[in-house]
Amino acid sequence: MDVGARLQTIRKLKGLSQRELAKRAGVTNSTISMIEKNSVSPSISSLKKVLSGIPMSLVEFFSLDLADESATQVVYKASELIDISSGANTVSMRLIGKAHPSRAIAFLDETYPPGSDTGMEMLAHEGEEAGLLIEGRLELTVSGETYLLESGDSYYFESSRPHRFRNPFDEPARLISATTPANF
Amino acid sequence: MDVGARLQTIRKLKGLSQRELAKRAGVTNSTISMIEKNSVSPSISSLKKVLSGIPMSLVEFFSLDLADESATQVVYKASELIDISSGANTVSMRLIGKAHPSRAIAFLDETYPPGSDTGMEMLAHEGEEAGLLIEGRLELTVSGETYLLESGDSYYFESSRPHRFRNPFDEPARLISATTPANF
DNA sequence: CAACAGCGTTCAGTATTTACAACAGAACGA
DNA sequence: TCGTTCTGTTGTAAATACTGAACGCTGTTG
Repeated sequence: MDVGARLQTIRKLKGLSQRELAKRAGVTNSTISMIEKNSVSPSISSLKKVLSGIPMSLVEFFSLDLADESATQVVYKASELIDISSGANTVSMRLIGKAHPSRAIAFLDETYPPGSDTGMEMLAHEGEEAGLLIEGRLELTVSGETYLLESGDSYYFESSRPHRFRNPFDEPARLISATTPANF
Repeated sequence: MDVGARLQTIRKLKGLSQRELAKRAGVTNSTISMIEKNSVSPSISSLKKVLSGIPMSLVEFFSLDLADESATQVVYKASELIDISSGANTVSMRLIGKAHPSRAIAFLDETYPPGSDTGMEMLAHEGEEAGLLIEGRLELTVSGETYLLESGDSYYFESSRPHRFRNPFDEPARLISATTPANF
């Protein structure tokens, strides 16, 4: 993440000079200069102060997508899905909509072989997620509670709640899931 | 925005001590301590380094909603899904996560019997949607282009593009879909 | 051609943040 | 009780970020 370039792009988008922004933000122009040239890594408080002159929140600043638009591909054949498995564990996670620049949904076709596990340490991230089990059986733990999912069962919870998926059975499980916002 | 309290909450949620997190992140425990006590305002680079030990992105960190984890229903048996079919046509649409107060995702298990259709007039609403065909074949039209989906195929597009689903075949089609924001 | 006003950059000094190491308190077992 | 090991806090020295005042550059105006 290039903080400097990001700030400069936003500043110019707003039609502000370094000095103008500095004045509004209550910092010096040299601070802006050095941040934009990445010759310093600003403190949270000073970046916040700088952004207040735009104005813009830290969330906005970091989540702003400066990429281009227009993904045209709509349909993805089964073979076109890209595998985003973490390598280490054996869970297969295939992402739908690879051509989409900034997706709002991470829509996955996941396969949990017997014995697979998303890991001891609980996952916890922003957003919400839902899923539906197509084949096999799967064990889901959310906030300490453990559930058994069978074919056709589904789930929905806030991603911030610590969670974990595990397949302790001897048949593979196939799960279709959606997470928003997308973390891939 | 209380950066310190936020970091501490996340760290404890992950079950890490200051020293453990410090070790993973490649910083010292005192750094963590002072950040959490708000006796310093960390630089972007050091906060990023700290978060890498969790791991968590800056976006996630700042946008994380630390609100309550109200113990709502997590798992829904196949029989618990609620049918939100529009009555008129024969497409069956079953919603996952009915107990969820204000959902971000509309996650549906849809069945298109032979001859069914979402309607002549194109659907078009805000947001994005994705889906994966589990069984059968289905015809999808987006922005005038018509695609044939077969079992295992998927799609992803902006909901604002006019779209229509149709099953002109003589076997039912089963589709798992996700739309955000939720329109139900 | 000055003189000026704007731009962004750079340098030296000051203020802040970070690392390292020591510290006090709590929990556990010998 | 003592020793060990964990927890988080804190003092001091080194590293880094920030300020204020330069600088060189460009375009405009008299």
